[in-house]
Amino acid sequence: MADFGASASALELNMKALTTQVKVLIPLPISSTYDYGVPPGLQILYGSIVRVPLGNRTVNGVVWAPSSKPLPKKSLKFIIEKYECPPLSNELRQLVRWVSDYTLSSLGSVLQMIMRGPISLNPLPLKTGYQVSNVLPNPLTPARQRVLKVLRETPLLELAELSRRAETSTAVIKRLVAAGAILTQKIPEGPDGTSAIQESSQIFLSDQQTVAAEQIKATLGQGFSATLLDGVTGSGKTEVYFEAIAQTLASKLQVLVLVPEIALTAQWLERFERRFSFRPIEWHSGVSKRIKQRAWRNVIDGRTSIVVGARSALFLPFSKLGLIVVDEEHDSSFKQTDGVIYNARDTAVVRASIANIPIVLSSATPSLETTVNVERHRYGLARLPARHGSAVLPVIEAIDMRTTPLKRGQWISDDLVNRLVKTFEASEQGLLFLNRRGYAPLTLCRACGHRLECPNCSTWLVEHRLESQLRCHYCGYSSDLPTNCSSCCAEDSFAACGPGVERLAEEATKLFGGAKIDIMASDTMNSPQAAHKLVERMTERKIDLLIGTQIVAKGHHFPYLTTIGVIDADLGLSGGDLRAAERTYQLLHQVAGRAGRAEKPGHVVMQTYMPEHPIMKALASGDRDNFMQRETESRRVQNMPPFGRLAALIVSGSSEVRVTETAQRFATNAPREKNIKIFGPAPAPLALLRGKHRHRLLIKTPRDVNIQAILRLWLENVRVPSTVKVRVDVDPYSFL
DNA sequence: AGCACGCCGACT
DNA sequence: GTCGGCGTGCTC
Repeated sequence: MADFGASASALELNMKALTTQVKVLIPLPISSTYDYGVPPGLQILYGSIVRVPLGNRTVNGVVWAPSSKPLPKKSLKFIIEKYECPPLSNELRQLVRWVSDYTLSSLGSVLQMIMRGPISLNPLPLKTGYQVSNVLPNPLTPARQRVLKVLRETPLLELAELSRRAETSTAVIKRLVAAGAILTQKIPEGPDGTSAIQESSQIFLSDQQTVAAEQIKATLGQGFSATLLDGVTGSGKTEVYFEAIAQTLASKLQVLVLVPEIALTAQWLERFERRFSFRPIEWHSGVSKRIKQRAWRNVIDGRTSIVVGARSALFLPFSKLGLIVVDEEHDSSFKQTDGVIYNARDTAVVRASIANIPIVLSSATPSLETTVNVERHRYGLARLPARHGSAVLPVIEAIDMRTTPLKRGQWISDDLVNRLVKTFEASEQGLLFLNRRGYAPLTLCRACGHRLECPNCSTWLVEHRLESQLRCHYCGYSSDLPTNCSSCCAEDSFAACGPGVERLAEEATKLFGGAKIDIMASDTMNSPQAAHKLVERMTERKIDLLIGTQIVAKGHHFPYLTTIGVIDADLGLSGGDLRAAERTYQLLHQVAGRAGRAEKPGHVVMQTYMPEHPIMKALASGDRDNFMQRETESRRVQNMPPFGRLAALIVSGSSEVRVTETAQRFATNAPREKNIKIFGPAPAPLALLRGKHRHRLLIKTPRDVNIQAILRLWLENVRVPSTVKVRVDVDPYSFL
């Protein structure tokens, strides 16, 4: 069962304080707690969730600490009620404190990540379960027979599950109830399917998978440890950590699996269900309110044994967490960029450490930070060097676009065209990778050179020809295509510059007339179902050529895909991003990993203007470790993370003058120690975003310096007008 | 995050 | 005169 309280000794020590007056933390952007009186007779524990008056309204809060100094009587208000809900665990409250300290956000806004949104503070309502009676329905139709058969095997099923298993509509079931052949009964929420797991004898692991699985299983129940599961694409990392999950579930502990994309959860769930015969709880922005409410409560009550979700799942109130898995740990979408700015992968390691449990980080292209942690022996390492079964790694070839220039309006080189033609002739599939949505990234007026820009952001509007719209990819602004230039009034003078996936599809259609071509981008398939359908059509070979953005790189398995063309391998390398090289390598490696996953060998063609770049060489030779070592060295000599510390101050507001003034004030009041470097202020990479002007300052310190302490002092000493917002991004990803 | 309070411009 | 815009500050 769930852990319903703090440790006994802590409880006794503060029993007195907890019966009279307590500090309550409220999930609002407030750093301090407020004191409230405890009504006589109310049993309060640390972490108890209570309703308290605040101003002229009531809000929920969490009992945080005993009260230290009594307030004057008249300002003290009393707790209104305590919810019938287990208290937030010690571990979770420690995590809130840690995240708040590390990210310099208020305690209350971190608590918000646990408490906001659809949660269930009162016990879940009873559900209706269905059961057979001794009355037989007349007529006994096949559908009715199926329902009764299912119910005899598994009594007390819920309506949805019963209709799913009996493959009939709910109307059939309701009529059976009306006829008295089925009885209904109110039943409490039960545990998920974990107890029914039968150890299947059909789990075939390769020798190296078995070794890796045993290594990870050995860390279970041994307190905190972090292990990198490093295996090439297709080596079967999931099956390996499934073994650790199986053992954790068997010891009645909860498991959290973090995945970077919600599009990946569906595929992950299928694999899980095949292995364990039940579905874990899903937690991400696409899950409905109702389901989230139930999920949250089932997690805190300890009825849910496993959750798979996006980064926000990290803040679910697990009561007996036994293992965390971070899949694709290198993925940059674990970095939260708005609200409380945190990295879910790093924070997951902290949660594991606080909970004193193991964590597994899985990737084919581990992040530099994780690699360094392995070198420092802070993380363990389990490796899967070979692909599973007979599949071999694809051949990767860089073609020098300087020696084979493209014609105007052409983006696919002749080499690549020839290779694709051969692929289609062999009834195999091709993939063109271009990390740019829409038709063209820039539209300009031929007459006056005017560029179509977003009115709210300093970005170009992207033409989406399929919807005949111009769109901003940062704020969601969209408009129809204008016919006249707003600057010089010339008519029909707009020219599309550069390719997006739509334009590439246009070119491919001209080149490969008979081929079936489809586009896969985040905007062409916005639901997990749409993604699923596209993957299915690909698997059934109803598509010859898939043209996609980075979304194709993630996790999908296409058995007949043998040729991949990377249209612009250099695309991710421009711009001042600390991790640009690392990230480009990871992305291209993942894209390449889509080819030749079954028995057919794959071939990857990278179109590049810098074939001598270490990334291209590393990809072509398959020498990841050497490349990562070079990257590590370059970070070390520059004292960049993880060898130094970095934080960004983002000053934003609608008034440009006030923003620049404030940013300047931060520069004048910057800490002046010799080992601390300040860069900026400078306009942020998107100087105007959603109508807000943004300036950035960057602070860099050695690794042994407490950067948070310095930031706190700095922030205290600069007056910020209320119209200007200052946000701190510790460990920022972009460097400009 | 809300909500009130207070200070300015615009209108029945 | 008062209605309402938003900038400012507080909530135990």
